[in-house]
Formats: sequence, structure tokens, C-alpha cells
Amino acid sequence: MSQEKTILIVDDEAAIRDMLRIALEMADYRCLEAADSQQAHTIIIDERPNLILLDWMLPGSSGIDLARRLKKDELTASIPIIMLTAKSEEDNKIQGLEIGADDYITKPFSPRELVARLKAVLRRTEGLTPLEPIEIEGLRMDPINHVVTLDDSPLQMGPTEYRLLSFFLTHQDRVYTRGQLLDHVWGGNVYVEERTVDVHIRRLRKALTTHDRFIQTVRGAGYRFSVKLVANA
Amino acid sequence: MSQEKTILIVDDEAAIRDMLRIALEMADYRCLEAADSQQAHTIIIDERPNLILLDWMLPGSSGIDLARRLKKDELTASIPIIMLTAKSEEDNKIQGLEIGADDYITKPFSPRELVARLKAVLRRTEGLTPLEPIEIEGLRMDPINHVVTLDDSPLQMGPTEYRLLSFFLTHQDRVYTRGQLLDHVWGGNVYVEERTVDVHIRRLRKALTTHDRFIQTVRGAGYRFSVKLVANA
DNA sequence: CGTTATGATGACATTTTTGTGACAGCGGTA
DNA sequence: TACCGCTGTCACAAAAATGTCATCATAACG
Repeated sequence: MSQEKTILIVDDEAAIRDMLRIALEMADYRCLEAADSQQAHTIIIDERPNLILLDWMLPGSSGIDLARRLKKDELTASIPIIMLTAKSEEDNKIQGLEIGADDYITKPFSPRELVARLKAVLRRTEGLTPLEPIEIEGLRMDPINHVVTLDDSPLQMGPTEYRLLSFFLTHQDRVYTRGQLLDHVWGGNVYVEERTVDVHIRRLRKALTTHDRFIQTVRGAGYRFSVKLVANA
Repeated sequence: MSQEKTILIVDDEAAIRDMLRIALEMADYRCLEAADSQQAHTIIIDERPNLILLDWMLPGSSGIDLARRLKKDELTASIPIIMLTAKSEEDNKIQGLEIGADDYITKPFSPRELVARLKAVLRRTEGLTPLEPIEIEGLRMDPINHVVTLDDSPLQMGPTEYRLLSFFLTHQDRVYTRGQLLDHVWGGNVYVEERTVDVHIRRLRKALTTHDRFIQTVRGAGYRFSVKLVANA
């Protein structure tokens, strides 16, 4: 299960888009529908990309305006942007960096360079999770060292169980269906059997051994993580 | 209150120096005396700067030679360098990065861009170069003499392994993804496969032989250096 | 009770991730 | 020139995690 990243391409030249798409898909990235020239200033997508490749020159609305608007909008401000500029436009790169683009690439560029820079930008913005440790009833999860302890003794579990526990700790006292758990913990667009959730719940329970009272089964509905003991309904 | 960083400016144009000084001081950095054209090849300072801004073109001795010498000298090898290049020299940027400069900026640049890049470089190299020797459990790193010993017997390792260990020693008990390690240890603008990290982790582990328990693999996440933590999560 | 629906559990093949040895390129040096 | 150390990448081995299934246990309900 590779952690797939999605890239949004905004360019009005179909040839460039195709080239980008091929390069990106070879590197295991998923491309979102590239906005064409006319709608470039009103991109509507129903999925949040991990990164935006934005051409500097867009007819109607210039790429830099678009970038500025994206960076202003709360919803999109945190998405890193890489600007594509023609060589003659290179002077603009400073302006591009100033308004918040995370990198720029001058055309023509090699696919390899593109992917390399893209990786660098993604990696730079990736590790920005200075989350606070969570502790309840002796169960402590510290995302900084990626360690779960129960009464100070470390617990061992797989990555999926870790994510599952992480989700539960931040969403306590509420019942989630298997489908919802798949959405939140596995990620939206994966196809796995709902029963798989049962197995991982089992594995997480085993990892928590003595404290498996935390995870409650709600028959016919799903699972709930809670410190309080709640009667099922 | 702010942890003051000192920047050494090496440029023969007084106008540039003044501009840099103003920009840097506005951003709360402290500037060291800029070497002028004549002494550029024999910088003598009595304070160790946190970063060096180095002009590519220096009369008498070219900036790149100076950079190379700085990177060779044990005392200064660990100080990050940002090269300033004129636009026409941009082809040289690759060469600059190759000899060990941590970033480059092409003139003309905005003060804002300068500070942004400078911050990025400082952030990456932060804590990477302790001035005091560090010792834990018989493992001792002496940054001044650039020597690592284990129970008083010297260990041999390559430069990359040394930097990796140096980073780990100053950032213990915390998981870093391969990408983050590339960012901090290799530098932000190198394009290297993430698996390369694995290989260097292996080489470092081999160099530490008996104490390879320090470097822990956190499956699905990255690596962690720690004396105490044992179980993964 | 008996029947049925739903969850728990152990086993297992497959996939993913990491460890490891080898190798070619590069720059420095004898 | 030949040699040497370091580096990044690769191919393959090893290890761990994952998803699915068959089967068992239990709750719900008549």
C-alpha cells in the first residue's frame, strides 16, 4: 500500500500536461484533471491534491495570480506549489517565490528533474507534524518518537494499528462504522473488505492487552473507543 | 529572547554588503565584518558564524575556491554556505552545490528571498554541528577534531555517516522519515533516492558495530536514534 | 431452546518494506 | 596512469505487515 500522492496540474498546453502526466505516473503519483485554459482561474476539484504544478503563463489569468489566490485561501494555503516557467520568464521566479510558491522549474526540464524537485518539496512539507503527545489513563501516544506506552512500558504494533489507535485517540466516545474507519485510517480510495477492519481491531486489542476495554464493539454499527464504560444500545 | 544567529558576509561590493546587512539585521540576524576584496582569500575572524554568505566572484581568489577551502578545513567544514551568483553565472550553480554549498541565490534577489532561503538553510542544519563534544554510553563525538570514538578507540566512517551520526546525536529519541533525513543531513537541494538513506544507515550501523542498538528502525515511518527506547510502534 | 446474524480469532498467501552485498562513477592522490 | 575512498543506485534476500478466508464464539430473537 504505497502512500499515494496526488498532483494537480494546471497548464493550458495539452502537450505539457501529457508529458507531466506520464512522468508523474511513472513515478507513482496520481494526477488530477488538469484545468484547461478557460477555467484556469476557477479551478474546481473535489479532491485535495498534495501538490500543485502551476504554469506561469495561463491565458486570461496569469499563473501567479492564481498562485496568490490559492495561497490566500485557507483551504489551499498549505498545499505546496511548484511554478513552471519558460526560461525567458526567469526573472519572475523571485516574484513567484515571494508569493509563496515552494519551488519553480524552468522549461524545458527533464522528467527526472521534475520528479526530483517534486519529491524534495513534498518531503520538506511532509514532516510538519509537531503533534502533542496524547495520554489517557496510562495509555500514551507520542507522535514525536512514534512510541505508544502503557503505564510506561512500550507497546508494539504495526503501522496500521498505530494509525488506527491514533485516530481513536483523537476521536473518542463515538461509534464509527467499518466503512468510516476505512475512510479515515486507510485513506479514501482504497478497496478492502470491511471485515479487514475487524482483524485490525483485533490486532490493536491484542497490542493493548490488558486495556482492551478501551475499544468497544457496538453490534450492528461498528466500534467505539472510550475510557468510559458505556452500555451499548 | 531570539536565539541570535551570526552571518558572515563575504563580498567585495560595498553596496551589496550594505544591502545584505540591512536585510539581515531587519530579520534579527547579526552580521560579522565582511571581508573585503583583498583579504577574501584569507578570512580571519574571531567568531564562528552560523552561516556564510559568499559571493561567487571575488577578485584574486574566486569564491568557489574559497568555498572549497572552507569545506575542507575541519574547523569550518560544518558551516553552511550560501553562494551569491550573478545571473549569467547560473550555470555554475551545479558546481557550487557540488562543492558543498548549501544553497545559492542569483543576483538580483529580493531581501525577502534572501532571508527565506537563509532560514531554510539554517533550519536544515540546525543542531547539526555541535561545538561541544557529545558523549553517550561510551560513544563520543568530538566535533572540533572531527573524531568519533567508542570506549576511547576511534571509529572510522565516511563523511556522510559522520554527518548522519552528528544529526542523530543532536536529535535523539525522535523518528525521522527518510525524506527528513535527506533534508537535514544531505541538504535540501540534492535529489537522491530515499533508499539511499537505508544504505547509509547500514554503513553507520556497521561502523558502530557493537552499539548498533542505538539506531532503531521504525517500520513504515523511518529511523530513530535512542539509548533508551526499545520497542517500536 | 434452536436458529440466525454478527463479531472474534487463527491461519496463510501475498504484498510491502527493509537489510545487504555488489558495482560503477567520480574525484583525489601517489 | 593506476589506485583508493566515498557515493548513489540497483538487485536480490530477509523480514514484517496486510488482506482475506474458514471457522469458532456469542448475541439477538423467535
